[in-house]
Amino acid sequence: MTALSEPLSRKFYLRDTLLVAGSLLGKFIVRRIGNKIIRAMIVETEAYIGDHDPASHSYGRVTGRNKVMFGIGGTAYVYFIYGNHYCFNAVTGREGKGDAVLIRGAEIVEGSDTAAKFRKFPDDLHNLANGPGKLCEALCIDKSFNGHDLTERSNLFIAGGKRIPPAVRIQTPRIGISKGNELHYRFIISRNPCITKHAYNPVKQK
DNA sequence: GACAAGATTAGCT
DNA sequence: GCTAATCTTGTCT
Repeated sequence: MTALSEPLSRKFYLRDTLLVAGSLLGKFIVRRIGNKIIRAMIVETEAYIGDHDPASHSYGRVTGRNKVMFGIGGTAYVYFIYGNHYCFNAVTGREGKGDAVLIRGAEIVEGSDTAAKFRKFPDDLHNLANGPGKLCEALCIDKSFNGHDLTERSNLFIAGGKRIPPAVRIQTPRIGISKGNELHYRFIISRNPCITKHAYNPVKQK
């Protein structure tokens, strides 16, 4: 295994949440299923800050669902939404903060045939994981990974990847939320074909 | 126990 | 652009 396949350290996740959200662009999600490996480069993330962000699940108080978000940085937070989809987050910051980064989209760089098999609908390479629900489907991530440690080499972790120059990192308002729209906590790699729709023209978004 | 809302997606108009 | 599908969670009674 090369250095690229080493999991990111705990220290990486303990930094400021917005910094982590931006730094995760270009990193690789490594998913091992049996003897198959899927690697996906993260191209789109969103930050959720517990203490002042009304859109965050951890806004307010600790409940059964959001308690994982209050764990230590480097933990996976997976939840089920709309009766159909899972969303995959990486918890950031220290224990008790309630911060996390939602992984919204990724580009499959290895094992795309395996990933395609997990998708309910056939799709081309660039549409396999361009959205939080689709990403979890393609990487076969479900609730069993809620609370999973992402800093250890296992069936699921995030590894170091390309360094993305600040010039192609764009910060925009988040998508699909009804509260906290004014916070520009969404990070994308400019002009990447695997980001969700409307992403090419962030200026036009409300 | 009942009810409404939700960090989505695909398909149809 | 609009809506159904579908179910977990939190809140209220």
